[in-house]
Amino acid sequence: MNADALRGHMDALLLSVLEHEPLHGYAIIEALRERSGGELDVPTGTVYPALRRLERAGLLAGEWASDGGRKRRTYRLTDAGRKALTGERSAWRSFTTAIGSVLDPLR
Amino acid sequence: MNADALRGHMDALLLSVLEHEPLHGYAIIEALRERSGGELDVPTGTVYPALRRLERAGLLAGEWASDGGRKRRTYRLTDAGRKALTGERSAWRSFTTAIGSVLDPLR
DNA sequence: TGTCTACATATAGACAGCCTACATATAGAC
DNA sequence: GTCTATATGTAGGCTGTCTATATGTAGACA
Repeated sequence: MNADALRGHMDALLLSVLEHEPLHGYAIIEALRERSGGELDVPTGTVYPALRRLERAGLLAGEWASDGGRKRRTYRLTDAGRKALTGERSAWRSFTTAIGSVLDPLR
Repeated sequence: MNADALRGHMDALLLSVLEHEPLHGYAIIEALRERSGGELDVPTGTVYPALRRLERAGLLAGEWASDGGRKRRTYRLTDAGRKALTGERSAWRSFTTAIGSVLDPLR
């Protein structure tokens, strides 16, 4: 998976994976890997800053929790985040349609 | 169309639009707009540098031509470019499958 | 004649976000 | 006591897209 290809789609991925359950960063990375059949292996240096960015933007709400001695920051979708996810999904469809129409004009 | 979303897919678009006929930069922009139903409107400041980059990489071959007093630089796919296009198409499929599996897990 | 639009190419510099590499720490297995 | 998995985070680099600007021809139109 080329790194540049992910640009601008990270937000959609993060929002989507948090749609049905709150998760912490590490678990998000695993969820992305599992859901994509191992295709998406996003480095921590990408995910943690992105989560903070989405939190600052009001799309996610983060909260510290403890599992034994381990500290986790668990994120859940806000209402704005849920709305944004809808937009991201529709943008994804437009995007794939547009690029696809150029790459595979016969279909 | 968000600008960042295009990142890493520009090469595929340019190679693809040149697959069946050589074109010059301006015509490429129009072809992208037409093929995508107006969705893709790529600025000149993106296309011209990208074409040079692909030329330097050996995927395109450019040649100056004249139509009356107008000068055009017409690009055609090289053999390496044709090979790269195949790779870009397959990468595009992996990419959409991976992202799609996260965004629309039900399908 | 002058102006406007479409055609055509190009570059400089800004910007954003993803990456690598590194730092830190706990838990549990062995 | 060492190793691996779990867990978060930052600094700095990279690179490709964008905006803005520059330059010039051709043709329409007044």
